[in-house]
Amino acid sequence: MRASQLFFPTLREVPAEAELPSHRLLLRAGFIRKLAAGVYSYLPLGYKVLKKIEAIAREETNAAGGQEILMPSLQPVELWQETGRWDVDVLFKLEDRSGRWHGLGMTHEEVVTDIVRRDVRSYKELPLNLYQIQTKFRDEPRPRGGVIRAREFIMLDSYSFDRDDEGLDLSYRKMRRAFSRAFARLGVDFIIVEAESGAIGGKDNQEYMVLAGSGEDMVLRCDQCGYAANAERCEIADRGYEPSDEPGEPLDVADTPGMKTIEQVTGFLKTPPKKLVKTLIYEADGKPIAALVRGDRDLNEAKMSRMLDMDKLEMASPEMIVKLTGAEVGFSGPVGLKNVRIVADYEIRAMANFVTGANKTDAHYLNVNLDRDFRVDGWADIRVASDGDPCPKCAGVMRATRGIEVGHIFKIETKYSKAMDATLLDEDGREKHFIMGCYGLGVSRMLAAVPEANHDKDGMIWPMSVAPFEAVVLLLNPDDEAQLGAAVRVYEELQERGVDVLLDERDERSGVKFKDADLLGIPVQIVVGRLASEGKVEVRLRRDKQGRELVLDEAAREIVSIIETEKRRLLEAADRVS
RNA sequence: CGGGGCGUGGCUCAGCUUGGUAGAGCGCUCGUUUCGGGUGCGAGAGGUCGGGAGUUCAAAUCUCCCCGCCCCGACCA
Repeated sequence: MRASQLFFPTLREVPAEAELPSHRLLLRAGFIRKLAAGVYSYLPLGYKVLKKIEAIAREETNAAGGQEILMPSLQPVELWQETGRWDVDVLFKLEDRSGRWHGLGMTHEEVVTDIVRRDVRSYKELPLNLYQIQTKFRDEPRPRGGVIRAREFIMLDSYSFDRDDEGLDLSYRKMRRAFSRAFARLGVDFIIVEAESGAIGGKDNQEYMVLAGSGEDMVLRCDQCGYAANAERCEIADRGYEPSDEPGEPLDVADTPGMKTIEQVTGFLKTPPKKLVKTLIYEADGKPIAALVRGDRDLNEAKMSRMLDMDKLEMASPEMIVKLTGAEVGFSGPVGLKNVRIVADYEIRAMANFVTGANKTDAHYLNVNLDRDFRVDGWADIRVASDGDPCPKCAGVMRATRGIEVGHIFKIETKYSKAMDATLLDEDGREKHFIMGCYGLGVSRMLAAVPEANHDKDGMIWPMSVAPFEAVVLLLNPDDEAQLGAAVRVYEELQERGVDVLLDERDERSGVKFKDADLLGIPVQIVVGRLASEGKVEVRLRRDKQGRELVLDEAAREIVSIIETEKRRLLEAADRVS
């Protein structure tokens, strides 16, 4: 490809809308353009990278036994009603001219289960893994980061069908390996973490995280045993929370007019948040329950509902709180609280002389102590994990890092097959529900995650496997015949050897070409300049820009060798993870 | 959905407080110059000031309503 023919509108200035490095760079390099919030066009270079990402995801899924299909985006309301997911608020819904409602596919459990229940009858046809790479729609409450969290995006979604748990285990392991290999080939550092399944359902599920400081998700990793989990899922060991030996001070009351939040109370009383106990009133299946966590911690609602073994857990209404505690929201506390079950986080056990709401508007208790002033009905791990928490699997300590979720795999078991009554006839002659797994890989999100994890001040740095071009020939002065001849020769020789190469022969200053080449992040740069008159060119990697001179006769061969080495390195990385 | 901010040429932004001729830089076009890190010089094109209503002799500027976009939070299948 010749740069003069290529549509890649690069921007010198950063569009005001972009915050994340990857978003800014994708816009500046002319890879994507926004049409509306969370809705993007992929321009030639962005689309080219996207297709390379897709191809790798497809290859690995095929190798794991997946069969590619393509399901509709437009899906009738009845299908969604079968599983109750019509009420999901991120589902895009639309009405047709005759008043029928449709959902735009966000994931395709319903459709694929419908396909399978119609045409798969026998255990002999299992296991089955069907997948697609397709545009998905989600009415995100808040799109952000360009294509990181979009409302229309491209995902590979795969679904496995087995007759028993052993089969599911095997299918799951195969797909986990396939995705691991794919991400390794995409040249990113990633970790697999335990995760929350959300409303997809099922118990076992794991996420693939690309480590990046700007990631939306907080991930905890044990520095000893390697346990890793999304903070929203991460368990915390009940360890190191011995009762305090601090002598108990007498219980006291402080006036705290209008001080409702932790921040206000700590500021007003000049007490650190660690000395506060937050009391959160919930309603679980109609019954009130009080949850206690340290003032600087967050309650983990998922852990709460799991512990209570209830699906429906809601913050109590302000009216309910007034009725129960006798005080407005913001002044609840465990002392003197009646007819409410009190559940406390393990960590509270190590606290003494702490501050709580006084169950009286505009007042807080000081020097509250366990047992003396109130009783806890149950101890549990109910807070969101954070840096420094004890590992649940070993004696280690967990460290927090940020990550971008680029894949999520689930054992959904019979959640959908039961809801949709999808059954097979097993060997014993009995009807059974399919045991399912589902596996999602964010294709368009990877377009951003790769440069998010791999860029410098000058632009993106693409791995060889998905780079928009493998090499770029910078013809610095097209009017210089020696340079023109050398550049065209290298360009053509590389093409003959199957290299995906760009020739920048634009009538531009050399500075523009260097800047654009860096911005685009093409891994190998071949600079054809003054040295051309001596029959030499300079080759360098975008990564480090360490240049080396090559004589023209050997240039193409050397460059091919560099490219092959890079490709091999990525494939070897894939072999290592699997 | 709650809080905050923004909307003026393709891009980044000034002008708005205190109403009166719509600006700069970059980009773009033409000429010229230069040719290994977004050249120098000259000329030029390009704007319903997000939309609507109102106040006023007069609105980018003041008032109201609506729309869009961004950030923080909630949420995130």
